[in-house]
Amino acid sequence: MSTIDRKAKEKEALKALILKGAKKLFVEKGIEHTTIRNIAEEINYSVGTVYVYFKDKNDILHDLHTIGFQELDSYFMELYTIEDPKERLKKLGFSYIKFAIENSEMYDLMFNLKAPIEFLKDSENEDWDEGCTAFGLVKKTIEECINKGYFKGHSVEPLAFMVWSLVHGMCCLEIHQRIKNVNFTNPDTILYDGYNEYLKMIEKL
Amino acid sequence: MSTIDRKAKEKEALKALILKGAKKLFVEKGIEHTTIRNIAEEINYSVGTVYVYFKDKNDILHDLHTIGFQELDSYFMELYTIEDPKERLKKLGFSYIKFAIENSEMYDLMFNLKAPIEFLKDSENEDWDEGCTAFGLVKKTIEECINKGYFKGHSVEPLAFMVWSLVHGMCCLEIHQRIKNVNFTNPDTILYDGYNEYLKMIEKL
DNA sequence: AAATAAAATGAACGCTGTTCATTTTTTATT
DNA sequence: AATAAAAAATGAACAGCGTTCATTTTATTT
Repeated sequence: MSTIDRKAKEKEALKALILKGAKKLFVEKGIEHTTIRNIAEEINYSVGTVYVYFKDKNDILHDLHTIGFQELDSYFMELYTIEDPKERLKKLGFSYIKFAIENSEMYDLMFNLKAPIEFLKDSENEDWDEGCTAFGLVKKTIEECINKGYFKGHSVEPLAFMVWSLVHGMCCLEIHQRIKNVNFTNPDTILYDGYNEYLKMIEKL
Repeated sequence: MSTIDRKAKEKEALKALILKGAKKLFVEKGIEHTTIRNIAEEINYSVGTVYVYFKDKNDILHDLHTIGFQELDSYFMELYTIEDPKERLKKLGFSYIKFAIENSEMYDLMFNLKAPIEFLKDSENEDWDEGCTAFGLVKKTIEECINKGYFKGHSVEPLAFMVWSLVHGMCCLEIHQRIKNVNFTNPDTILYDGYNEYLKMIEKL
């Protein structure tokens, strides 16, 4: 059965190659300017081959969105060593924003674009597992905070949702270029300033 | 010169007709599924005519985004009668969210899509006037709050940015269907719950 | 009624995502 | 090693996209 095993591995390898090429082009010239033909050309395969390994463009985008969450996880790695949950929550916001700024195209795909969600609708498992896991981290951290006596009068989920929305909103305004086109006094530091407001807010809750 | 005047008015009327048709289709089937051909057909004109009145699709999208801000303004109307700035800030968040939920396609165009911003880059005036005005309202309200003694230790712009991001983030997660696909205990009320957290937060600042 | 100006048109261009009959390559069998 | 069967890769073709522009139609002026 070694042939079958090897075949399976080769299929996986080519699938990964397509995704790698797709991601390279996405980062280089944006998702909306990347075509299936571009991807095929990038890895020296024909258009048809791409469709042998992926159902459609949403399929590629969904797989890439999953890879994005793995990369986001790597940004979160350093958080796991932080004992104090409140401190961890603060740093979580920082890592989240850092990821969004350094990987804006991937971030948009993960949290804004319709493609990954539309792919879910067509598949068997309609749950957004990646989002659940990531949001679970926020919820767990806030839960620990509440258990430690912080955030009196707040519930876990609504507060977690608010915190998530807060950093997500800042990232969106930035990557969609709504900041630099509004007359901020300090447009270059507004993200940093906003994050500091986030820190102050956490202290006051 | 009455002919020239009439001609000018007719040009404006047809331009408005195109925008009206475009908006109808946008709301009906989404921006990404609306084509120039669709719009032309909707108002019984040819494709070429649309290009006589608009430079390109971004031009249409930019004009429509401006209309969106006018509609947002109508949601804000009731706020102007509220004396207390803190109360006004609370209601501002509510009206903002209400607009986003009831006009999700327009909201996306106004605050997320690249088209209106890209159109600005190609035009003479690169400023995002609509965004400046809307954000100015948030800044003014928060400034009044600070002048009244609220929000001690906070600066106007960073706080305004944080508040904007907070409500914007909630709206984005909702309209991009990132909420109902995450296992919230109460997905139907989470927006409402999140808004309540926003109210609590304002009280604590 | 003829000449001029303005407005509207739709075929055509180079793209896009997607399909599928055909060809090429690989594997299994004799 | 030659042949048959299976698997993988291909790229031409399709319908639809935004956009252009020479041509036709309509409106205005002379």
